[in-house]
Amino acid sequence: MNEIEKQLAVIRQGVTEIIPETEFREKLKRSLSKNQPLRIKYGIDPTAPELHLGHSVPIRKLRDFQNLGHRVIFLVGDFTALIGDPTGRIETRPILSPEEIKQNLQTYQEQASKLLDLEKTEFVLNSTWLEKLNFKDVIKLTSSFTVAQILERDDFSQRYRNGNPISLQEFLYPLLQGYDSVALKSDVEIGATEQKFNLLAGRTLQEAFGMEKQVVITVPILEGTDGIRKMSKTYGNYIPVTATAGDMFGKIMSIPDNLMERYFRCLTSVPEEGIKEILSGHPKEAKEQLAFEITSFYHGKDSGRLAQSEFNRIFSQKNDPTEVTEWSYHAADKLQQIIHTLALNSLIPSISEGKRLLKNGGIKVNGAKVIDGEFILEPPNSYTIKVGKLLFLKLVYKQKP
RNA sequence: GGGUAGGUGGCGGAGCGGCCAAUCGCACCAGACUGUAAAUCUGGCGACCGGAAGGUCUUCGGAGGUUCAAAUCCUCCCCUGCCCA
Repeated sequence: MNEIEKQLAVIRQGVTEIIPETEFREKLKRSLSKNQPLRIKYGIDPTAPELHLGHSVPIRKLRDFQNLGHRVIFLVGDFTALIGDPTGRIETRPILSPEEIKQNLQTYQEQASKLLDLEKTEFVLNSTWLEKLNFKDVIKLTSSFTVAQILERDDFSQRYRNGNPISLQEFLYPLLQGYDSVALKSDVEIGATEQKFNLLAGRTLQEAFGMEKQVVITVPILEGTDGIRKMSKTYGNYIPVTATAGDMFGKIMSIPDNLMERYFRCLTSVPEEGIKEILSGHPKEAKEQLAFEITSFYHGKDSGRLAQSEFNRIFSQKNDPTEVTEWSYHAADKLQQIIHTLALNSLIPSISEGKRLLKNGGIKVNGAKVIDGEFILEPPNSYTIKVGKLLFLKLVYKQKP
């Protein structure tokens, strides 16, 4: 197998589409013969500066490109964030200050460092060039598209059919994203399948600007922990790449069984045959394996193993975790009532919520459910408390300073 | 600009003067069960006081008004869909 085919095989793995593959092959060929790395673009909306496993799918692909010697351009869409991606109309986005942007950029770099080789990664902000466009330029961009084309985009047509509003500025989003590709002279752009239209807009505009068109690579959209909707912070079904080992492990254990295969494919390097074999075994063990693989990828094998044993300790054997956070309580009026103490420390959202929890048997003190009424903390005793499924803490008496 | 239908809790969507803190579904939380924080079943799901019974406060686009009483009626305003221009 020659080098081109070898690279192609690596890139093809796990992707949905390469549009068009022939052009991609040509680009690879040229890159190899001229010893000139391809410019691989990946863009992200900085409104929620938290990368999660859903983002990791395309980013892992970027890593493949880096390993093959290509150049990765990680674009933070600070300017386009002002418009908002049309997928889901929310209220006007707050305008980020330069400081906030700078800060966000840094957090991206930190998070991306878990997945990418930062030495080989270029971080860019699209405000750099989009801010300079004048109205004439914008009109030029719009002339490359017709309303019908834009409206054809799935989420637009759906919203239009359902009688949901579409604001005019949203029409501009794909154009701006496409112009990013012009400004960056990208050879390849990677995104999830839902981004296909936006990614293709880059091709249209590059052509309009007399450039060679980028190749579009789409990767699957990862379902979130609910197993239904795509992983997203807004749906609250996401697993951040910065999650602690324990948290990450537990969240993965909570995915529905039928999602395991997908997660193995998109989020681990376990080869195809390995996945088959694991999935043919006991589902609980398969899921533990999955959780271990992913957790270890981000936290190292030792932490992965620890997370696994803690998980079994807490949820299978129903023991307390080996380490419990300590909180102090004082002897003052209502503070001695357990619910008030918890509420005061923001460990439960409200007193009403705490009472509900208590009524449902969701509060345990020293291993026993608190059944009737308020539990009174008696100084100077210490208590091991479990609130709900996940919160363990030790309340220690402390005299008021 | 004209016509018309709407704006209700995280979302979808009932209610259309008192019994509404607001049916129901999804989501979420807890308990039971289990192979897991899966699935399933049960309960809960504005805040505050109370052990409880119960009470108080703030909510149905916004501002006023009518009424003993409004998410429900009236006035003005804001926002959105659709049709026509």
